[in-house]
Amino acid sequence: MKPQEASQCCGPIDEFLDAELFKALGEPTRLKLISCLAKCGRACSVTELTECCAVDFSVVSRHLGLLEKAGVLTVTKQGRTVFYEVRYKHLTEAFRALAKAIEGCRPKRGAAKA
Amino acid sequence: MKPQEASQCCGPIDEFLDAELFKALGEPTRLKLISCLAKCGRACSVTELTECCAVDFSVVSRHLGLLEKAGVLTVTKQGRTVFYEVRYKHLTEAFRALAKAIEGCRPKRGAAKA
DNA sequence: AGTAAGCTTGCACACTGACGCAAACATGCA
DNA sequence: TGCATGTTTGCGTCAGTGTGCAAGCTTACT
Repeated sequence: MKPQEASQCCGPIDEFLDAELFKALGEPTRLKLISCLAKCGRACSVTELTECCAVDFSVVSRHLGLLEKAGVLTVTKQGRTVFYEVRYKHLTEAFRALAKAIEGCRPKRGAAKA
Repeated sequence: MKPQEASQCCGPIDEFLDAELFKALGEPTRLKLISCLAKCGRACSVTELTECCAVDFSVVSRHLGLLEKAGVLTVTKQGRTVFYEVRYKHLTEAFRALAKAIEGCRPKRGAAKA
């Protein structure tokens, strides 16, 4: 199959190649925030999370908002405090599905040429 | 655990949160190239891949180089033609490992509070 | 009402990166 | 050697985005 043809047919992999998700993950400060949250294993406030990276408050707030929009975190408000938490299940399933889709594209040895 | 403490300890998840990889994947044109390559299931030349996306071939060349550097593709040269192919195994394992690491951070119900 | 804590938003700035064009480079063929 | 094919690289442009500061907003407390 030619790439031009392949690009027009929608394979199972397209569903999991989410540009927004990867873009959200492709920034060091955001990765640090995710790492912190994951290692904490609980919901954390913006103020708490600001202490773990060397940028301004407002920047952390924006990053967290973006990560929530990308489906990486969930947000809950409690009084004037905003808590963010990793969407463990969602992310785990998303990466497993992606791995499976990639694996499925891999040509098997000895397979008939389509 | 506080985020500030968590940020300083190196958990199993840090190993798999590769900013370079995610950054490479976080661009629509590059995702399209990967999708094409994966669905083709074989190595493709730069010229072939240029036909599947609406940008100049010099741009495609740069994208492919970047994806190779990020560990997404492998490159082989045959005469004056350059072939790129998806690193199926490598990517599959990377995403599975990431999924497992995230899952491992998830607090279990009824677990003792550390 | 007044004040403080927690967070978001507007603004300006610097930097990155995607892009197209043209030139250069490498290889194959006549 | 001369030319065509396939790819990379240099350069200028332009949009996007990460950042800090300051102001504004919401909630809690006195």
